Amino acid sequence: MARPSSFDREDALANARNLFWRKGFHATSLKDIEAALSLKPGSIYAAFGSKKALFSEALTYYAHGVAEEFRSHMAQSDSPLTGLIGYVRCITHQSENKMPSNACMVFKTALELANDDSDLKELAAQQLTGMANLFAGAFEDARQAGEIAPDVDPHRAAVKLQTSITGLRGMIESGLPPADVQNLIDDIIADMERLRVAH
Amino acid sequence: MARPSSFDREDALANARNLFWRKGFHATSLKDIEAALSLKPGSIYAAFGSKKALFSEALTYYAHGVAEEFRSHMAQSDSPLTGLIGYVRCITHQSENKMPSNACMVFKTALELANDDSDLKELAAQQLTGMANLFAGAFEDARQAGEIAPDVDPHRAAVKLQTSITGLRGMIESGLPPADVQNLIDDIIADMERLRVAH
DNA sequence: AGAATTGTTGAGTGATTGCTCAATAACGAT
DNA sequence: ATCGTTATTGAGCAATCACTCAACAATTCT
Repeated sequence: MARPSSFDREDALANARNLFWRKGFHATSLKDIEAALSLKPGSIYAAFGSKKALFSEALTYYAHGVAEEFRSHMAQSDSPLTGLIGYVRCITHQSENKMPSNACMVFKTALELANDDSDLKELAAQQLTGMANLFAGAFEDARQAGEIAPDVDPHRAAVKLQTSITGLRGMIESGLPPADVQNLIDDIIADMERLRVAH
Repeated sequence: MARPSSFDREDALANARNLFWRKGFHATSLKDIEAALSLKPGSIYAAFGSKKALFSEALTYYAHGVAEEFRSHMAQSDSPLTGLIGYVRCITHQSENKMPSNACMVFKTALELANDDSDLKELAAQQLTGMANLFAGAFEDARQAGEIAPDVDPHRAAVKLQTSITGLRGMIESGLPPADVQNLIDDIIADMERLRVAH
């Protein structure tokens, strides 16, 4: 055979994701990437093809991570709606930990690249839809379980939740004071509690 | 005296605002700016100082425009809460017209430059606060007028509305289908109607 | 008309951009 | 140990980046 790779591709991808997540696509240079991945340009291009292709893989890696985290969170929740509400409540804890950014990387990408002709914006839009579908599934489960009123449209509730979360996380990233953040979370949760069927 | 400027500074600023609003800071090159303003680099630097300084002026120009539009909208409304609700409803019409972007330029900037050490991110945060204060004033007016319950916190309601609007406009920019957009707007308005004092 | 002052021009600055490639190194197979 | 294959290296590419400045043009004042 031949010489094997000396670096772990997934580690490199995680580092690229964190870098792009923090700085965005245009503000990240290849020098930045070389430093973050501890790789020379040749190796980067051999492994990923181009800056755009690397970003594309990093964004997909991010989206898969978020989806996996969401599924794991829901799996250990007592019920679908309780799980969804707990997921919103967790956003504060995430913003305390040192994440590359408080904002959602997919949402940041969609906004930054909305006017580029690159296909990255379509990838972002598609992954935004994927995440909404995950939420919609959970709302559908909540409805099947009789946790929320049967006339609640799961897709509609999902899009609203997604908009609330991306908006909230964007505001946190923009420097919204913690007290306002907490009020916002409480308001979002109150909106979700309102879906509950009377008991 | 001396030779007067041959271009209108405010026109140039409006063009710069539209360009930056559409493409963001990093993706906009000076060639783009020269083309959009029909100005040579020397004139641009004589008039504005630097790319960052021009962006700063363009962002402030944007924020003033939005504030002015909001005040004008509120002035011709029957009541504060009705005005606020009408403002939300207008977002759809704005997205039909050909704006540089459906997203809020201040919000886009806050997200794009959150990790730069430039002072542009502080300007964006500050203008985000300014807009929230405008909303808060309107909610305060609604409370004084007895339109909403006296225990409603105007600042809290303002931050929530701002988050809803920036989130909604970001989702529109990300390609959210019009039917979902309409549902989102109806949901935001329903949340606001809930503040109304029972009658 | 001439002097003084300021705006406009655009070629050109050094630095940085995303990216390439010939040389070299490191492995598995024989 | 040698060969074949593939990974790594890093100097360096053309293009573009934000920006400058000396020459020129246009205006007001005297």
